[in-house]
Amino acid sequence: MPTTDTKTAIMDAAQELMQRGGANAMSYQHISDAIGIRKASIHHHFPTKEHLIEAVIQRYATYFLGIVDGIVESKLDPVDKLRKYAGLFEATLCEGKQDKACLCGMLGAELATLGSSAAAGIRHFYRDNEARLARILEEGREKGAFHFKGDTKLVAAMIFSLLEGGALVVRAEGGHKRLHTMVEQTIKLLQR
Amino acid sequence: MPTTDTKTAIMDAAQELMQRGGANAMSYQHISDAIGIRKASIHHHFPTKEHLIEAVIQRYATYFLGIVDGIVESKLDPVDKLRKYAGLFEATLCEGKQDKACLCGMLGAELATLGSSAAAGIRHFYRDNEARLARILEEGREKGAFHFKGDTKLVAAMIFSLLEGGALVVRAEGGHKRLHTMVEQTIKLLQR
DNA sequence: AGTAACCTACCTACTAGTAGGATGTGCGCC
DNA sequence: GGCGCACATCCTACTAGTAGGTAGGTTACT
Repeated sequence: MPTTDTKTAIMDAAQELMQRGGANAMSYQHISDAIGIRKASIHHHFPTKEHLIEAVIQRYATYFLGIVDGIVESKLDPVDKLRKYAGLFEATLCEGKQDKACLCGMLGAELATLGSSAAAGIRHFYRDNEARLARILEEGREKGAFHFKGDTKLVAAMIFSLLEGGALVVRAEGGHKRLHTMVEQTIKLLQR
Repeated sequence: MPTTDTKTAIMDAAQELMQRGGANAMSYQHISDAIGIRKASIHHHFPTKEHLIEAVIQRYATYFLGIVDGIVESKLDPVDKLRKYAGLFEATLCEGKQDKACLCGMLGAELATLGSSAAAGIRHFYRDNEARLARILEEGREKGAFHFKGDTKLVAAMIFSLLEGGALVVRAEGGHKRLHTMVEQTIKLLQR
């Protein structure tokens, strides 16, 4: 299936570029150079840049949330579920040539310059992730693994922001190891 | 002093554009349109875009950290210091036509596409903010306002990432009010 | 006279996107 | 089986618009 392969290659290159420098730093020419296909051919698969961005967000969200659901529904200890969830963000930073952040964190910064349906996709991604995190925290509280005051959903939103922000911030200094220590510190706050 | 005024107006417009859509969404033409000056005249004050970005980062960092130092050295209760510090991020979201995030949070996403000295300025900003936060937390711990396990510096890094990430994430949904509730929730975790 | 500020007019490079042609590849039809 | 049609893929070659940046002139203040 050479059709799908090219389309996938385009999306892979686009995603890589966006995770490293944002949507505005990704151009059809860059993709063209990266995978050895003519610029016009990319337009054949994705008529406009907005279509391409939308498709990449969609694919990313589906893939990411699929893994997250696997973690949520696993038999792991809630604390380890949280560790594994945070590990997804840490792993992204190590991937490939390094310094890739979460796609939707990157695009969150450029939200105002994005099309409305791309923005909607990102909003959805945020909501879905916070909901999953809330489930992990809820379960952890019930089982006595977490002890904290306040609303589970708020703590979920807090941790999500911390991970998205952390993935961006630690690229300046410390990298994935630093993000990891921040996650462990956060878990300490939730346990006592 | 008409000289300084124009220079300031350019920096103001540039900062506004960057806080809303990032450095790549800011162009000399946009600034030109915004403040009614010719594109070439901007080059008279800031020869290259990199110079402009650097200058804006520098000014922002100095201004922001000045306020932060005022908070750190004030006679406020440590918990209120933290509230006031977080309030700076919340206030940015409300400013002007709304949905402006912290400049250095925005540029953190585009770090890879920035010049080396702009990147150094951002790194510095992160470090300085975390250091100030750590002082607030340390003081709070000594005075018995905060009770948490683990390293103060790590918690500082955690809160900073939370605020930078939160400022980006809540623009998609909830806005400054949502960030505020997240901050209050975080304080709860530190007090128990 | 010198200089800072600002202008018009221009340059090159790159952006997203289009037109239209070449090459295939599968499918019904005789 | 061979023929031709339709469609997908990918190409070369182009467009208009915008990016950052420059050359060189005008104005005005010191």
